[in-house]
Amino acid sequence: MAGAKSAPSRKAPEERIRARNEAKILKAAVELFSRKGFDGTRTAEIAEACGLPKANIYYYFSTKEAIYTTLIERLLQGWDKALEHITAERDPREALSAYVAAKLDYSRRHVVESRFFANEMLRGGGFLSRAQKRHMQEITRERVRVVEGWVRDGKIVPIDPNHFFIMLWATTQFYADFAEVAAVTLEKARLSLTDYEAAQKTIVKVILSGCLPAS
Amino acid sequence: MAGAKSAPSRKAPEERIRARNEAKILKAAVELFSRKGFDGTRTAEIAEACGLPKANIYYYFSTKEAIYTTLIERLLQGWDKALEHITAERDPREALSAYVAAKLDYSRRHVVESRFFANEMLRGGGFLSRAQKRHMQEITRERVRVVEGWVRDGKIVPIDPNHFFIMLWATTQFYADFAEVAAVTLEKARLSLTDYEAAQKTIVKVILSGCLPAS
DNA sequence: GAATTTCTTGACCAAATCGTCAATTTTTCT
DNA sequence: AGAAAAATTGACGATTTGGTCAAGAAATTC
Repeated sequence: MAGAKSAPSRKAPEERIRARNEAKILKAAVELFSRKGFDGTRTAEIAEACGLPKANIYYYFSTKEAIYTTLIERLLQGWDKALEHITAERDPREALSAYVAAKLDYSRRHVVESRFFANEMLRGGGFLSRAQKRHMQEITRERVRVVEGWVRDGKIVPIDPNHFFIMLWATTQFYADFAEVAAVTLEKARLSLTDYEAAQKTIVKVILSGCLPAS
Repeated sequence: MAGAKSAPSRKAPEERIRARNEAKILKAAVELFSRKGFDGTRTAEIAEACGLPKANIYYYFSTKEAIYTTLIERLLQGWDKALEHITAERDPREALSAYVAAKLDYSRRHVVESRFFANEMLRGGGFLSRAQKRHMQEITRERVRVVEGWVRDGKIVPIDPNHFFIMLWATTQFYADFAEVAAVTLEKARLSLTDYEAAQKTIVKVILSGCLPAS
């Protein structure tokens, strides 16, 4: 009973409890923040939602704002994952299809995180640091260059790459941020996987015919 | 001095002060709600913003929620104005261009109202009455039928009209709701009229080539 | 197994928040 | 002008909120 499994279980002994509880807190917090925003969320609610006494939360995070900014920091990393599909080598048709698919998939499976960011953006991104804003800017600029390259090579129709990206971003993001509106539009109680697939098909079709040169 | 102008100036004497103050309050409130949401907005802030003592606000509105729902009621009327451009008689090319133009124009000139709604939607539309939801649904359904007609007549490519509308809505709405993100993307301090014009051009181009049959 | 560090938690506090009220002023009506 | 109605407002109160603290319980180290 002893010995055999002692090695893996003692992997990070000095930080195990801390890591587990911080994760609990952040998970409960992102859900509440995403629905009710920073001001609308009470620390007591977070406590109740993660099953820890409120005072314990303040042992791990000094303020409510600290929880919020920690979330921004962590989620910013996954924010631009889908953009990785947009590369210069790839054919626009493939790259754009893959991007839309990945973004919609993320929207479907990470509704909470998507909404958390939408909430922050609606408020003007006041909690974002200058460095974080610059980071977002650079990521975008990089991919804008890819699209510019496609235009130069005649692979897609001449188009403003910035507004083109906004179109893609806005459309795919919508399904996470405003799922209820989408559901009302589609006259359903909630969105199903089928709806996401139909969305993907429609978006890809319009976007591709919209930017590929006439064959 | 008397007589000549007495008729028009006494048009609604019993409601003049009330109307003026209610308007003041609602104007200040929509601005605050749009930025900070329902919970994030304090009634004292509204009071300060409209230059009325807080107690006076409670003379006109019984609760904070009453202010909020009054705003929803009033703004819902202008919500779907742009959709009027989508009619069966009109050519899709014209109708869609006009819609995008009108929607972007509204986004630019009514940032506050757009954001107010976005905020409400992000929260799942909990303050919307069932009747209001149904209203939105019916408005949409009407226009979806128009698009279905276009498809049937071969005027546009076969496409899911619901997701097509979501694409249009999401894209144009984005410029109001997430103006800061758009500004960061475009590497500007704030959006100018020129940016909106470029957006319109790009969106119309992609959407039209995306749904019109190959000529 | 004792010492030390980390973690837990109920009780508490000052500030803020929504909403009330009663006294007063202004406007309207006759 | 005088009465009645509508509007204004400072002061106040109950409750909620973010955050603190100190004392004790677990876990870790030596």
